[in-house]
Amino acid sequence: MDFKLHNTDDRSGARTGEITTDHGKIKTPIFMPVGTLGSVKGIHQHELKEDINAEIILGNTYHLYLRPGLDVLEQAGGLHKFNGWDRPILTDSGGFQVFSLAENRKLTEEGAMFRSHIDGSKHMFTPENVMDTQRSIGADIIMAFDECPPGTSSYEYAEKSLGLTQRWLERCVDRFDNTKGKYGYSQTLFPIVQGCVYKDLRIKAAEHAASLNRDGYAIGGLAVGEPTPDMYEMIEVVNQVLPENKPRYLMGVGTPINILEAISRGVDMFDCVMPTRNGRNGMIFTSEGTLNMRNLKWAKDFTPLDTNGTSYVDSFYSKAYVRHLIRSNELLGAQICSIHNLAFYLWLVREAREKIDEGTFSEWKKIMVEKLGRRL
RNA sequence: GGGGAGAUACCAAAGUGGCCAACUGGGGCGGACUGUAACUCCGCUGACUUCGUCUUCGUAGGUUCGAAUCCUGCUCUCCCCA
Repeated sequence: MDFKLHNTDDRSGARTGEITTDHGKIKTPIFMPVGTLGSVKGIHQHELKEDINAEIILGNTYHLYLRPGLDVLEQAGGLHKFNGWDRPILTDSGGFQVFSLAENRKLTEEGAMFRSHIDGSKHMFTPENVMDTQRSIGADIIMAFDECPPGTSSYEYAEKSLGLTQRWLERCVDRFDNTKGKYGYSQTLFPIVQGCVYKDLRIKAAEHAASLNRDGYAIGGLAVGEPTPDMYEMIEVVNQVLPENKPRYLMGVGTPINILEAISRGVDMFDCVMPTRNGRNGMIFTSEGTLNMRNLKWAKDFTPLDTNGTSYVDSFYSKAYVRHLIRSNELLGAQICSIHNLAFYLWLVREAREKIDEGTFSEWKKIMVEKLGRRL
């Protein structure tokens, strides 16, 4: 994997760049749709390419390991072949499941023992076997196995947790560097910087990660219950330490506003379930603010879903029709809103790139943040 | 014509003397959702001058300290037999 930094904004930390992988290039800043189980929920691969313009999507190690399982993925020739997505893929390691499925796992120095949420069977995830699993899945960018502690963790716990994450990271690097990709193209490993909302822990974590000299770095453990200003501060702190010439990936974030704020603090990559999950639940994001498509006020609004939207669903379907679909629990409603939201997120980062290159990012961001916060 | 069952809030459906302004679904309205156990979850849903008051359980009376619940008349609905 290669990263070229293009332009940096004078008045903020925002920058544009380009990542090159064996499955193609990615312009940064970028938003990556989440496809946990090898599918971006409700979205065809051709829609991801043609309507949404996704350049890279995510998969999840924990979920893909449980279903369909590594034997299937290996026989398929890796996830790209299995799901027909020939552009880059990034897999999360299962570290987030350490957080989200906390009730179903036990942490030890060795790793995390998960009780499957599907059938209750036990599965030990270690830094080593998570690397192996991600080799089998075959993502272009794979993530270190970490503990994602809650945003409300005490300093004491955060420090202890970070220690574990750092030891795991070294084991991940070790294993990764001593194994090879299974399908003939190269993979790269991103460390994840933890440390909750504690500045000194974040700095320590970022320095440690940077010392491992990888192709890119992730900031994890944010948007998990801590106040938003704390999140922004941690991003700043970490990005002051991480090398400038490597991409920075803010994991799991976020709202359109979060993304602009993070871009202005030097983040290059994002992923979040929000556009798809909220879309399925009838909420859409637009450049003028958010809309709850269930609301009565759209019942007889036959204007296009989003006149400023860039995808075909925006001009083809009316608000009234989408409201009807969502309220009637029609699958098409969830699909339309998901396509719209993803297309909007990709538009947002595309626009941000343009503004950064033009040198007008800061002014544009200010106006956008105000508009994005509105509720229509 | 004979026999039987039943009428509860927008719908369905509990409740069969006080803990009932009335369980539970659905529907309606609103909200939440941030490396996806999520087409999910959470509120509200008789009225009002809302830590209280008023009017409700087909309808008109009655019994009782007290009735959606018991009794009588009426109206309507459904089922079975002819």
